[in-house]
Amino acid sequence: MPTGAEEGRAGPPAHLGVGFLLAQVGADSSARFAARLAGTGLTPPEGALLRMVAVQPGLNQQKLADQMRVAPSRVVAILDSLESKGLVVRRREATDRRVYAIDLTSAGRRSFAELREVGMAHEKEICEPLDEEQRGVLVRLLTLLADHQGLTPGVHPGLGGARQGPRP
Amino acid sequence: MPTGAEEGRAGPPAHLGVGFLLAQVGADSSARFAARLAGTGLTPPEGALLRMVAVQPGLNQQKLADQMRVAPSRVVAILDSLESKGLVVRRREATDRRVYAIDLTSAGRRSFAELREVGMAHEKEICEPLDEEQRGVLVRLLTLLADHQGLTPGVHPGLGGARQGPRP
DNA sequence: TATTGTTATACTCTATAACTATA
DNA sequence: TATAGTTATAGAGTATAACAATA
Repeated sequence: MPTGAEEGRAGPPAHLGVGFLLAQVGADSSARFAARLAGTGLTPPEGALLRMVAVQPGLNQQKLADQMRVAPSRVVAILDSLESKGLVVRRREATDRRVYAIDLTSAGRRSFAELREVGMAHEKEICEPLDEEQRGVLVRLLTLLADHQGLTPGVHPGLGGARQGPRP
Repeated sequence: MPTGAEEGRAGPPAHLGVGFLLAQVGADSSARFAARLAGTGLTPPEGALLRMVAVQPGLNQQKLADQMRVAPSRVVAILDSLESKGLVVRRREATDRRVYAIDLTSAGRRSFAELREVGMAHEKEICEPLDEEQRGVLVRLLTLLADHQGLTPGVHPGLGGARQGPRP
Protein backbone atom coordinates (compact mmCIF):
# COMPACT_ATOMS: atom_id res chain seq x y z
CA MET A 1 0.00 0.00 0.00
CA PRO A 2 1.21 3.52 -0.72
CA THR A 3 2.65 5.45 2.20
CA GLY A 4 2.23 8.74 0.40
CA ALA A 5 5.42 9.62 -1.46
CA GLU A 6 7.85 7.28 -3.16
CA GLU A 7 10.98 8.61 -4.78
CA GLY A 8 14.14 7.63 -6.50
CA ARG A 9 13.42 5.95 -9.81
CA ALA A 10 15.18 7.53 -12.77
CA GLY A 11 13.30 9.35 -15.52
CA PRO A 12 10.83 12.17 -15.14
CA PRO A 13 10.79 13.31 -11.53
CA ALA A 14 7.83 12.73 -9.27
CA HIS A 15 6.89 15.23 -6.61
CA LEU A 16 9.38 16.12 -3.98
CA GLY A 17 7.63 16.10 -0.66
CA VAL A 18 5.14 18.17 1.24
CA GLY A 19 7.17 21.37 0.89
CA PHE A 20 7.27 21.20 -2.87
CA LEU A 21 3.69 20.05 -3.20
CA LEU A 22 2.54 22.98 -1.08
CA ALA A 23 4.51 25.42 -3.21
CA GLN A 24 3.17 23.94 -6.42
CA VAL A 25 -0.48 23.76 -5.43
CA GLY A 26 -0.26 27.13 -3.70
CA ALA A 27 1.18 28.85 -6.76
CA ASP A 28 -1.51 27.29 -8.90
CA SER A 29 -4.20 28.49 -6.52
CA SER A 30 -2.77 32.02 -6.66
CA ALA A 31 -2.62 31.98 -10.44
CA ARG A 32 -6.20 30.77 -10.77
CA PHE A 33 -7.44 33.36 -8.35
CA ALA A 34 -5.57 36.10 -10.20
CA ALA A 35 -7.06 34.95 -13.49
CA ARG A 36 -10.57 35.13 -12.09
CA LEU A 37 -9.88 38.46 -10.48
CA ALA A 38 -8.68 39.92 -13.76
CA GLY A 39 -12.28 39.62 -14.93
CA THR A 40 -13.26 42.28 -12.42
CA GLY A 41 -10.49 44.66 -13.51
CA LEU A 42 -8.51 44.22 -10.30
CA THR A 43 -4.97 42.96 -9.80
CA PRO A 44 -4.26 40.76 -6.78
CA PRO A 45 -2.59 43.56 -4.79
CA GLU A 46 -5.52 45.82 -5.55
CA GLY A 47 -7.91 43.12 -4.41
CA ALA A 48 -5.98 42.62 -1.21
CA LEU A 49 -5.98 46.32 -0.43
CA LEU A 50 -9.61 46.76 -1.37
CA ARG A 51 -10.52 44.00 1.04
CA MET A 52 -8.37 45.55 3.75
CA VAL A 53 -10.19 48.86 3.36
CA ALA A 54 -13.57 47.14 3.23
CA VAL A 55 -12.97 45.25 6.45
CA GLN A 56 -11.25 48.09 8.28
CA PRO A 57 -12.53 51.38 6.87
CA GLY A 58 -10.92 54.69 7.72
CA LEU A 59 -7.38 53.47 8.33
CA ASN A 60 -4.51 55.64 7.19
CA GLN A 61 -1.91 54.53 4.68
CA GLN A 62 0.75 53.63 7.18
CA LYS A 63 -1.60 51.35 9.07
CA LEU A 64 -2.57 49.71 5.81
CA ALA A 65 1.10 49.28 4.89
CA ASP A 66 1.82 47.70 8.28
CA GLN A 67 -1.05 45.27 7.98
CA MET A 68 -0.19 44.29 4.44
CA ARG A 69 3.49 43.93 5.35
CA VAL A 70 4.38 46.21 2.48
CA ALA A 71 6.33 49.44 2.02
CA PRO A 72 4.26 52.63 2.38
CA SER A 73 5.23 53.68 -1.14
CA ARG A 74 3.65 50.48 -2.41
CA VAL A 75 0.36 51.40 -0.76
CA VAL A 76 0.52 54.79 -2.44
CA ALA A 77 0.82 53.19 -5.86
CA ILE A 78 -1.97 50.67 -5.35
CA LEU A 79 -4.18 53.30 -3.80
CA ASP A 80 -3.54 55.66 -6.73
CA SER A 81 -4.80 52.96 -9.03
CA LEU A 82 -7.86 52.17 -6.94
CA GLU A 83 -8.64 55.85 -6.60
CA SER A 84 -8.34 56.44 -10.35
CA LYS A 85 -10.93 53.71 -10.81
CA GLY A 86 -13.19 55.45 -8.33
CA LEU A 87 -13.17 52.60 -5.81
CA VAL A 88 -11.62 54.35 -2.82
CA VAL A 89 -11.31 57.90 -1.50
CA ARG A 90 -8.55 59.60 0.44
CA ARG A 91 -10.14 61.84 3.04
CA ARG A 92 -7.83 64.30 4.74
CA GLU A 93 -7.93 64.11 8.54
CA ALA A 94 -9.00 67.43 10.05
CA THR A 95 -6.99 66.98 13.23
CA ASP A 96 -3.73 66.05 11.51
CA ARG A 97 -3.51 67.20 7.97
CA ARG A 98 -0.61 64.86 7.16
CA VAL A 99 -2.90 61.88 7.43
CA TYR A 100 -5.43 60.50 4.98
CA ALA A 101 -8.19 58.15 6.02
CA ILE A 102 -9.04 55.63 3.33
CA ASP A 103 -12.57 54.49 2.59
CA LEU A 104 -14.52 52.70 -0.11
CA THR A 105 -16.80 54.55 -2.46
CA SER A 106 -20.12 52.97 -3.34
CA ALA A 107 -18.48 51.66 -6.51
CA GLY A 108 -15.78 50.27 -4.23
CA ARG A 109 -18.40 48.45 -2.20
CA ARG A 110 -19.86 46.94 -5.35
CA SER A 111 -16.35 45.92 -6.39
CA PHE A 112 -15.82 44.33 -3.00
CA ALA A 113 -19.00 42.32 -3.42
CA GLU A 114 -17.65 41.10 -6.76
CA LEU A 115 -14.39 40.26 -5.07
CA ARG A 116 -16.16 38.06 -2.57
CA GLU A 117 -18.04 36.28 -5.33
CA VAL A 118 -14.77 35.65 -7.10
CA GLY A 119 -13.35 34.29 -3.88
CA MET A 120 -16.28 31.94 -3.42
CA ALA A 121 -16.11 30.67 -6.99
CA HIS A 122 -12.40 30.13 -6.59
CA GLU A 123 -12.91 28.26 -3.36
CA LYS A 124 -15.48 26.05 -5.01
CA GLU A 125 -13.13 25.27 -7.88
CA ILE A 126 -10.19 24.46 -5.65
CA CYS A 127 -12.17 22.28 -3.28
CA GLU A 128 -14.13 20.45 -5.94
CA PRO A 129 -12.26 17.13 -5.60
CA LEU A 130 -12.71 17.09 -1.81
CA ASP A 131 -15.75 16.13 0.23
CA GLU A 132 -16.76 18.17 3.27
CA GLU A 133 -14.75 16.10 5.71
CA GLN A 134 -11.60 16.19 3.62
CA ARG A 135 -11.95 19.93 3.26
CA GLY A 136 -12.13 20.30 7.02
CA VAL A 137 -9.11 18.08 7.55
CA LEU A 138 -7.11 20.04 4.98
CA VAL A 139 -7.94 23.37 6.59
CA ARG A 140 -6.86 22.03 9.98
CA LEU A 141 -3.57 20.68 8.66
CA LEU A 142 -2.75 23.83 6.73
CA THR A 143 -3.62 25.93 9.75
CA LEU A 144 -1.22 23.86 11.83
CA LEU A 145 1.54 24.59 9.33
CA ALA A 146 0.65 28.28 9.09
CA ASP A 147 0.61 28.70 12.85
CA HIS A 148 3.88 26.85 13.24
CA GLN A 149 5.56 29.23 10.81
CA GLY A 150 4.03 32.23 12.50
CA LEU A 151 2.07 33.33 9.47
CA THR A 152 -0.40 36.14 10.02
CA PRO A 153 -3.96 35.05 9.18
CA GLY A 154 -5.19 36.72 6.03
CA VAL A 155 -1.82 38.17 5.04
CA HIS A 156 -0.12 36.78 1.99
CA PRO A 157 3.55 37.78 1.66
CA GLY A 158 4.31 38.40 -1.98
CA LEU A 159 0.73 38.70 -3.14
CA GLY A 160 0.39 38.41 -6.83
CA GLY A 161 0.54 34.83 -7.93
CA ALA A 162 -0.29 35.28 -11.59
CA ARG A 163 2.40 37.69 -12.66
CA GLN A 164 4.15 35.45 -15.11
CA GLY A 165 5.63 38.06 -17.35
CA PRO A 166 4.65 40.79 -19.78
CA ARG A 167 1.76 40.42 -22.14
CA PRO A 168 2.01 40.83 -25.94
CA MET B 1 -14.81 23.23 19.61
CA PRO B 2 -13.32 24.83 16.55
CA THR B 3 -14.30 23.42 13.20
CA GLY B 4 -11.33 24.96 11.44
CA ALA B 5 -12.33 28.25 9.90
CA GLU B 6 -14.70 30.83 11.28
CA GLU B 7 -15.33 34.05 9.43
CA GLY B 8 -17.21 37.25 9.53
CA ARG B 9 -16.32 39.27 12.60
CA ALA B 10 -15.13 42.79 11.91
CA GLY B 11 -11.57 43.88 12.58
CA PRO B 12 -8.43 42.19 11.34
CA PRO B 13 -9.35 39.59 8.75
CA ALA B 14 -8.98 35.89 9.41
CA HIS B 15 -7.99 33.50 6.68
CA LEU B 16 -10.15 33.22 3.66
CA GLY B 17 -10.61 29.58 2.84
CA VAL B 18 -8.64 26.68 1.48
CA GLY B 19 -7.57 28.56 -1.64
CA PHE B 20 -6.05 31.42 0.26
CA LEU B 21 -4.51 29.19 2.90
CA LEU B 22 -2.85 27.13 0.20
CA ALA B 23 -1.45 30.23 -1.50
CA GLN B 24 -0.19 31.61 1.79
CA VAL B 25 1.43 28.45 3.10
CA GLY B 26 2.76 27.58 -0.35
CA ALA B 27 4.40 30.98 -0.80
CA ASP B 28 5.95 30.67 2.63
CA SER B 29 7.29 27.23 1.78
CA SER B 30 8.83 28.58 -1.42
CA ALA B 31 10.41 31.50 0.38
CA ARG B 32 11.90 29.29 3.07
CA PHE B 33 13.27 26.88 0.53
CA ALA B 34 14.81 29.72 -1.47
CA ALA B 35 16.41 31.11 1.67
CA ARG B 36 18.01 27.77 2.46
CA LEU B 37 19.07 27.31 -1.12
CA ALA B 38 20.79 30.69 -1.16
CA GLY B 39 23.29 29.18 1.27
CA THR B 40 24.49 26.88 -1.49
CA GLY B 41 24.89 29.72 -4.00
CA LEU B 42 21.96 28.59 -6.13
CA THR B 43 18.79 30.42 -7.05
CA PRO B 44 15.54 28.44 -7.20
CA PRO B 45 15.48 28.29 -11.01
CA GLU B 46 19.09 27.13 -10.99
CA GLY B 47 18.23 24.46 -8.45
CA ALA B 48 15.29 23.30 -10.51
CA LEU B 49 17.36 23.04 -13.66
CA LEU B 50 20.27 21.40 -11.88
CA ARG B 51 17.89 18.75 -10.60
CA MET B 52 16.41 18.28 -14.03
CA VAL B 53 19.85 17.66 -15.48
CA ALA B 54 20.82 15.38 -12.59
CA VAL B 55 17.75 13.21 -13.03
CA GLN B 56 17.79 13.21 -16.82
CA PRO B 57 21.35 13.69 -18.01
CA GLY B 58 22.18 14.41 -21.61
CA LEU B 59 18.99 16.18 -22.62
CA ASN B 60 19.23 19.11 -24.99
CA GLN B 61 18.06 22.59 -24.11
CA GLN B 62 14.74 22.40 -25.89
CA LYS B 63 13.79 19.25 -24.03
CA LEU B 64 14.75 20.92 -20.78
CA ALA B 65 12.68 23.97 -21.68
CA ASP B 66 9.69 21.77 -22.49
CA GLN B 67 9.93 19.88 -19.23
CA MET B 68 10.35 23.02 -17.15
CA ARG B 69 7.49 24.72 -19.02
CA VAL B 70 9.75 27.66 -19.72
CA ALA B 71 10.94 29.56 -22.80
CA PRO B 72 14.14 28.22 -24.40
CA SER B 73 15.83 31.59 -23.89
CA ARG B 74 15.23 31.21 -20.18
CA VAL B 75 17.06 27.90 -20.16
CA VAL B 76 19.97 29.56 -21.94
CA ALA B 77 20.27 32.18 -19.22
CA ILE B 78 20.05 29.74 -16.32
CA LEU B 79 22.44 27.36 -18.02
CA ASP B 80 24.91 30.17 -18.63
CA SER B 81 24.94 30.84 -14.93
CA LEU B 82 25.30 27.18 -13.97
CA GLU B 83 28.06 26.74 -16.52
CA SER B 84 29.97 29.78 -15.28
CA LYS B 85 29.89 28.20 -11.83
CA GLY B 86 31.29 25.02 -13.32
CA LEU B 87 28.27 22.90 -12.43
CA VAL B 88 27.15 21.81 -15.90
CA VAL B 89 28.71 21.36 -19.32
CA ARG B 90 27.30 21.85 -22.78
CA ARG B 91 28.56 19.06 -25.00
CA ARG B 92 28.06 19.54 -28.70
CA GLU B 93 26.30 16.62 -30.38
CA ALA B 94 28.47 15.09 -33.10
CA THR B 95 25.55 14.00 -35.26
CA ASP B 96 23.77 17.38 -35.23
CA ARG B 97 26.02 20.26 -34.39
CA ARG B 98 23.12 22.57 -33.62
CA VAL B 99 22.32 20.58 -30.50
CA TYR B 100 23.97 20.61 -27.10
CA ALA B 101 23.62 17.79 -24.60
CA ILE B 102 23.67 19.04 -21.03
CA ASP B 103 25.36 17.15 -18.19
CA LEU B 104 26.56 17.74 -14.66
CA THR B 105 30.22 18.16 -13.86
CA SER B 106 31.55 16.48 -10.75
CA ALA B 107 31.12 19.83 -8.98
CA GLY B 108 27.57 19.77 -10.28
CA ARG B 109 27.02 16.37 -8.71
CA ARG B 110 28.31 17.65 -5.40
CA SER B 111 26.02 20.64 -5.72
CA PHE B 112 23.10 18.32 -6.44
CA ALA B 113 23.89 16.36 -3.30
CA GLU B 114 23.77 19.63 -1.38
CA LEU B 115 20.50 20.44 -3.05
CA ARG B 116 18.98 17.21 -1.82
CA GLU B 117 20.19 17.88 1.70
CA VAL B 118 18.61 21.32 1.54
CA GLY B 119 15.39 19.71 0.35
CA MET B 120 15.39 17.24 3.19
CA ALA B 121 16.09 19.91 5.80
CA HIS B 122 13.32 22.02 4.32
CA GLU B 123 10.92 19.10 4.37
CA LYS B 124 11.75 18.45 7.99
CA GLU B 125 11.13 22.07 8.90
CA ILE B 126 7.82 22.27 7.08
CA CYS B 127 6.50 18.99 8.45
CA GLU B 128 7.67 19.52 11.99
CA PRO B 129 4.21 20.20 13.46
CA LEU B 130 2.75 17.07 11.84
CA ASP B 131 3.01 13.46 12.91
CA GLU B 132 3.58 10.70 10.36
CA GLU B 133 -0.08 10.02 9.81
CA GLN B 134 -0.97 13.67 9.35
CA ARG B 135 1.87 14.04 6.89
CA GLY B 136 0.53 11.14 4.84
CA VAL B 137 -2.98 12.54 4.88
CA LEU B 138 -1.73 15.96 3.78
CA VAL B 139 0.24 14.50 0.88
CA ARG B 140 -2.82 12.58 -0.27
CA LEU B 141 -5.12 15.60 -0.10
CA LEU B 142 -2.64 17.88 -1.88
CA THR B 143 -2.11 15.23 -4.53
CA LEU B 144 -5.85 15.09 -5.08
CA LEU B 145 -5.90 18.84 -5.66
CA ALA B 146 -2.82 18.77 -7.89
CA ASP B 147 -4.23 15.96 -10.01
CA HIS B 148 -7.58 17.66 -10.29
CA GLN B 149 -5.91 20.79 -11.65
CA GLY B 150 -3.80 18.79 -14.04
CA LEU B 151 -0.50 19.85 -12.48
CA THR B 152 2.59 18.04 -13.71
CA PRO B 153 4.37 16.23 -10.87
CA GLY B 154 7.65 17.91 -10.03
CA VAL B 155 7.03 20.99 -12.15
CA HIS B 156 6.48 24.27 -10.40
CA PRO B 157 5.07 27.04 -12.63
CA GLY B 158 6.70 30.29 -11.67
CA LEU B 159 9.53 28.85 -9.66
CA GLY B 160 11.22 31.43 -7.55
CA GLY B 161 9.48 32.06 -4.31
CA ALA B 162 12.04 34.24 -2.56
CA ARG B 163 12.57 37.02 -5.02
CA GLN B 164 11.13 39.80 -3.00
CA GLY B 165 12.93 42.75 -4.51
CA PRO B 166 16.38 44.23 -5.01
CA ARG B 167 19.08 44.04 -2.40
CA PRO B 168 20.87 47.11 -0.95
C1' DT C 1 13.02 67.60 14.70
C1' DA C 2 9.81 63.82 13.66
C1' DT C 3 6.20 61.86 10.85
C1' DT C 4 2.88 61.06 6.73
C1' DG C 5 2.65 60.60 2.42
C1' DT C 6 4.92 61.04 -2.32
C1' DT C 7 8.21 60.82 -6.06
C1' DA C 8 12.48 59.14 -8.15
C1' DT C 9 15.35 55.63 -9.02
C1' DA C 10 17.07 51.26 -9.56
C1' DC C 11 17.01 46.46 -9.91
C1' DT C 12 15.10 41.57 -10.59
C1' DC C 13 12.71 38.50 -13.22
C1' DT C 14 11.04 36.84 -17.36
C1' DA C 15 8.74 36.68 -21.87
C1' DT C 16 8.79 37.79 -27.01
C1' DA C 17 11.03 38.49 -31.07
C1' DA C 18 14.86 39.05 -34.00
C1' DC C 19 19.06 36.81 -35.17
C1' DT C 20 23.02 33.08 -36.11
C1' DA C 21 24.58 28.64 -37.17
C1' DT C 22 23.74 24.54 -38.64
C1' DA C 23 20.93 21.21 -41.13
C1' DT D 1 13.38 26.24 -45.62
C1' DA D 2 13.34 24.60 -40.87
C1' DT D 3 15.39 23.99 -36.32
C1' DA D 4 18.62 24.64 -31.94
C1' DG D 5 20.34 27.93 -29.59
C1' DT D 6 21.40 32.89 -28.63
C1' DT D 7 21.01 37.85 -28.09
C1' DA D 8 18.28 42.08 -27.73
C1' DT D 9 14.56 44.33 -26.12
C1' DA D 10 10.79 45.40 -23.30
C1' DG D 11 7.71 45.41 -19.51
C1' DA D 12 5.74 44.12 -14.93
C1' DG D 13 6.58 44.34 -10.21
C1' DT D 14 8.57 46.11 -6.11
C1' DA D 15 11.96 47.89 -2.76
C1' DT D 16 14.92 51.86 -1.10
C1' DA D 17 15.91 56.41 -0.56
C1' DA D 18 15.42 61.21 -1.19
C1' DC D 19 11.85 64.64 -0.74
C1' DA D 20 7.67 67.77 0.64
C1' DA D 21 4.18 69.10 3.67
C1' DT D 22 2.61 69.25 8.19
C1' DA D 23 3.10 68.71 12.98
